[in-house]
Amino acid sequence: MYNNYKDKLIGFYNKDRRMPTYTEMMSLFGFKSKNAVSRLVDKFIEEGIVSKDHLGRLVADVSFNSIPMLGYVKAGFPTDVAEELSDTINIDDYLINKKGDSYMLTVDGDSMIDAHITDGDMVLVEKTNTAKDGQIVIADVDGEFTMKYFRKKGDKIWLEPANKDFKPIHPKMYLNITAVVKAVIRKY
Amino acid sequence: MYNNYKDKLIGFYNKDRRMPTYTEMMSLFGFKSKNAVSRLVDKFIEEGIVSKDHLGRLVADVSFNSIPMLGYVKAGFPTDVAEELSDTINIDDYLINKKGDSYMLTVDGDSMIDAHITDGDMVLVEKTNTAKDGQIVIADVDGEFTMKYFRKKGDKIWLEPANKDFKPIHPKMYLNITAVVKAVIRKY
DNA sequence: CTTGACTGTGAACGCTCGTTCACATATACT
DNA sequence: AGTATATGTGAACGAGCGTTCACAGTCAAG
Repeated sequence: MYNNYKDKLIGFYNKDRRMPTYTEMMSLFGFKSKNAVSRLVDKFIEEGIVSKDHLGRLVADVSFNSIPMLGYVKAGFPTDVAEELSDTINIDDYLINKKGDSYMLTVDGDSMIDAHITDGDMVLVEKTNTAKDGQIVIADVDGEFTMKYFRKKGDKIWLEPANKDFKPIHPKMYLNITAVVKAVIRKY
Repeated sequence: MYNNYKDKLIGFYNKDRRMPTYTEMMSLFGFKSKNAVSRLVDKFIEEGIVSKDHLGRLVADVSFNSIPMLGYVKAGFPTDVAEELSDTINIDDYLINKKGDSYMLTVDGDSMIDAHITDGDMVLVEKTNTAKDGQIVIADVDGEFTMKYFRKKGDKIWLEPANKDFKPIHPKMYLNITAVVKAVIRKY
């Protein structure tokens, strides 16, 4: 019914990264009165598409930043996506826990190929000095940075590649963990 | 110098997903006058941290939604990240081209394992009816949905798994492309 | 046709916005 | 000490905000 208006609203939001004012919505929707906008906004609020904060300003619903989650590949695409939506997610929110400590790195080399991280992939890492046995980490071993599995048995720590052509790395001097890998992102 | 203020500003933005008003910034920064805020905002604008739109409203710089890109793993972490930043990216913008036609699917099975897409990975797909030879697609073959390499030689089209345990799929009745895989996302 | 529910117009209102004064205080330089 | 610069306070201002009137046109139900 009002999907046309909603699309225009989302379009504005994606372009300007903020909600429009009522005056802006007048021209956006083609109204000549702010009251028409006001009534439309009330409908949006009822439907949960938008809400208002304590200042009366419009706040975009999470769906403005999200993309639909459709379940498993085998299930395929529902004929009417809108009716089948199991969920929507915001990729940023989904991946990033600690905003200030998150960084992206490009993977160089195939030493983690058996973990299905290939040359050129992007990894999202979170800065930290500690890791658990089995986590994939970025570490500084004797002055060289590398990405490997972190291994810890008792008080012995070392790094292990996920590629049988490479050998485990036992630190000669030191092994400092710089970050742990939280996600892998590959773009085609 | 003003990084403390900047952090608070970014904190507010991440929480409320909008820029604060000058009055809100007064309590946010601990000022008792809007003029102090006004002068601070002018500095922010000079530094390019924020800008103003045609209504005088504050607009967040792209960096508010972005996370730092640090180059290659081997380069490791610069001691002072702020000075070494080659770039920042917004994961959403980086991955998503057509907002309305993008969906997330969870991968089921290991038929694309040799393309380093494993069971449980998430794939970001874009709806389309056409694909080029070699692209990874979601397709409906004779009534069953699957994710495979799309192959096309001349006017012959079929699907190929990236797993030697599986055989190519030649359609008996039809092969309809539903979407192409644009990115793979794996979260640890 | 009459009635009532919608939907849009146009104008008015109070409120908060961002801006801009004059003035006070602190810090640094001569 | 004296002066300039930076930084904060407090008050005032016009402008645009979101809200809310009264009123006109449209459409479906009775």
